[in-house]
Amino acid sequence: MNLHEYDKMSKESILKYAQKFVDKSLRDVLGINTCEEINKKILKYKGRRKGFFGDLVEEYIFGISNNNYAQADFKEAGVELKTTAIRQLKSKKYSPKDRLTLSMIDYMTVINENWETSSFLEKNKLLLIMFYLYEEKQNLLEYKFKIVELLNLLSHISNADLAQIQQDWEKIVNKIRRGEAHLLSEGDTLYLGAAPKASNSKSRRSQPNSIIDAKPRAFSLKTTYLNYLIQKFIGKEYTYSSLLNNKTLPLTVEENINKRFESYLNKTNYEIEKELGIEYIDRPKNHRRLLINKLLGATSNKIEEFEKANITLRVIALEKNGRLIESISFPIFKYKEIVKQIWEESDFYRQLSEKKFLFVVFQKTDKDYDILKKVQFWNFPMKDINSVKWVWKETVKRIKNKKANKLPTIKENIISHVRPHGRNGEDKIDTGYGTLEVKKCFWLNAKYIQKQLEE
DNA sequence: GCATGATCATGC
DNA sequence: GCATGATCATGC
Repeated sequence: MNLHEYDKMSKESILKYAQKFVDKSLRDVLGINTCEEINKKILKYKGRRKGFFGDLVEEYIFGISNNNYAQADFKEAGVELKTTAIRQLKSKKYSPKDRLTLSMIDYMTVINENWETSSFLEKNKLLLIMFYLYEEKQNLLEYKFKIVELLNLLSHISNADLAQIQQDWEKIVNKIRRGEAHLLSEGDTLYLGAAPKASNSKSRRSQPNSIIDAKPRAFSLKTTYLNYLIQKFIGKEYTYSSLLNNKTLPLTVEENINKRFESYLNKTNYEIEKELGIEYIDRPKNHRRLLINKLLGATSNKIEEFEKANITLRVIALEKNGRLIESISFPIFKYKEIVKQIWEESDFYRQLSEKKFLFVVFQKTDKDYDILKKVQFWNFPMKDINSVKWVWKETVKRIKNKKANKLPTIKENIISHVRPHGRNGEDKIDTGYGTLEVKKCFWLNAKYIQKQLEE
């Protein structure tokens, strides 16, 4: 392998060169002495430096020194280099380990930009992405590159995706303009997110129009959107139903949804079923969900745009008196694993900060029909995060104190609680201290969700 | 009416 | 076989 032999003026040459490293690791291509030199650096940083692998690739594979300023890595060709980790699932499918971090958000200057001439587009419109297979506790030198592709944000993705990314960018920038950079959350947006990017959880930056300092953040492609790109790169396009099956509807997701529901709101489920051509002899239990699927033009519970944007659709049936009585569950946690996590990197924190919900609200009546009341996107507001942090920390503390049977109840916190969620009372897992306990998960309290729906 | 624990239906 | 979404059962 001849290193550094490419034309840095030409994106084709850069790509062709980079693709030679597919199925190879740094150790495969660098000499013994160089590997020794890198090993010394690894020891020095003890794995504490994020982005270290990317720096190594820039330096040793491409022979460019790493830079922090807002200019592309391959300046002349306008190409930005990204190295990012993928995992291989049991099903052999590749999936991204993380979001793909793009450029840092400069809160002070971004508010004066517009999309077409934004520094975001300037820096990220052409990305050379090198996906490598990550395995825990493996030496960086052994990571093997698996997929190497050039991604042109302006021409390689669909018009709808680009329109959505533009809308996401504008949503983020508008929030900063309002002096709310400290309230940014990845759940605010769909494909492009404002991801936290700090050397430590304490670091803060000043923002315009507010005296409150905000976490440093970078524009990033969400994990779920990156997953879609990966499948596309390896030739496996998503086959789920798309919201764009009807060409007269808007390109961006929220507008598309609002438009679809417009004419059905305040109608009964029977009326809507009739309009959509649904007829039952025996009404199935999930009839509300089936109605919504049909309304969205979906043939299963999965919808392309929702998968890409990490949106979960929840059908809510309010009681006759308007009360919401059921809380909302999150995935089961494993006692042995949650005690090893830290809050900012915990599953629950990630779910709250990255996920978006689409609530479709029905109201039950005295009769045997429901009324479709409203459709609302919702993501967890970051101003409430400290309350949930308490619940999470308390949960971890109690498990560590061998009290997995006494986790925070709904009375202990107004936003969240812990409750069983197994198949039945016998569906138990290891507590990590020699006993078994029924599977449990975090829930968002029904009352809290109801308040959110009313706001 | 609500807290709490439990379980069902469905589909991946 | 299991996670997920949705709902039920019981008792205070």
